[in-house]
Amino acid sequence: MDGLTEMLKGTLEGCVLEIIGSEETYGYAITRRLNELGFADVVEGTVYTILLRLEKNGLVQVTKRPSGQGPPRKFYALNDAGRAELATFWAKWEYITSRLDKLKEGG
Amino acid sequence: MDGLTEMLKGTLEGCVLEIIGSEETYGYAITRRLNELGFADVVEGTVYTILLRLEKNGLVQVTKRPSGQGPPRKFYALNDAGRAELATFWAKWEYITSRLDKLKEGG
DNA sequence: TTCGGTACTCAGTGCCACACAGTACCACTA
DNA sequence: TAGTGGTACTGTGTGGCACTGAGTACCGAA
Repeated sequence: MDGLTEMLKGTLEGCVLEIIGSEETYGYAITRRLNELGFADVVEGTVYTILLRLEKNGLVQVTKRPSGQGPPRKFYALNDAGRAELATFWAKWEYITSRLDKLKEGG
Repeated sequence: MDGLTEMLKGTLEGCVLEIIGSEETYGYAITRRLNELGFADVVEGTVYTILLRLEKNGLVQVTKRPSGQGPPRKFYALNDAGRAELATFWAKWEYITSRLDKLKEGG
């Protein structure tokens, strides 16, 4: 699926939050996970900018660990602010989807 | 609901396409319709920039008609390209929502 | 020793919603 | 007849976000 970029604005960050929330993980693995999920065109660069933003905004706790197969990995876990942000994200998502459903059905 | 801006990127244009597709209408009325639907914070300026973009991209047919209660209205109707774009929008929307559902349920 | 996979960084681009100020037409009213 | 408020469109500028692309670096296997 092409041309999703604009529609992913704000959403992709939520996806990353959700992935981190379900398991402490790192950028490269998050990218693979997103690709697996069907966000096939998402590349490392995109995910890393999101991760740096999350870190800057104080939503995650970061731990650096050696990798064994490459440079050290930066593992990300949600802190309280991150969990709150994730909840807000899903609330917004539900809000928007409900409006869109209504619109689609001629409401 | 606050802070929806980023998540509306790309989506709001689709909403406008859908509204125009269901009935030939004009900017001011589209804004009211969006407000009614729950997009409470969407203002005229936002809708007009979308309409100008749709026009520029050749997705709509525009007809100017006197109003009786203010300046003349610019009525918008979808042309073939617009209908195709609308179909594409809903396809993308469905694609993204299905991925998000999958993610949410731990898929 | 070169290649490919793993792993992160950073500067820059383009698009979109949105803010904000302006123009203009009309009806009502004091 | 000046003022107010609702209707209706235009245009410039801003900020945020996904994305690009080039760079750095580590490792194992061919």
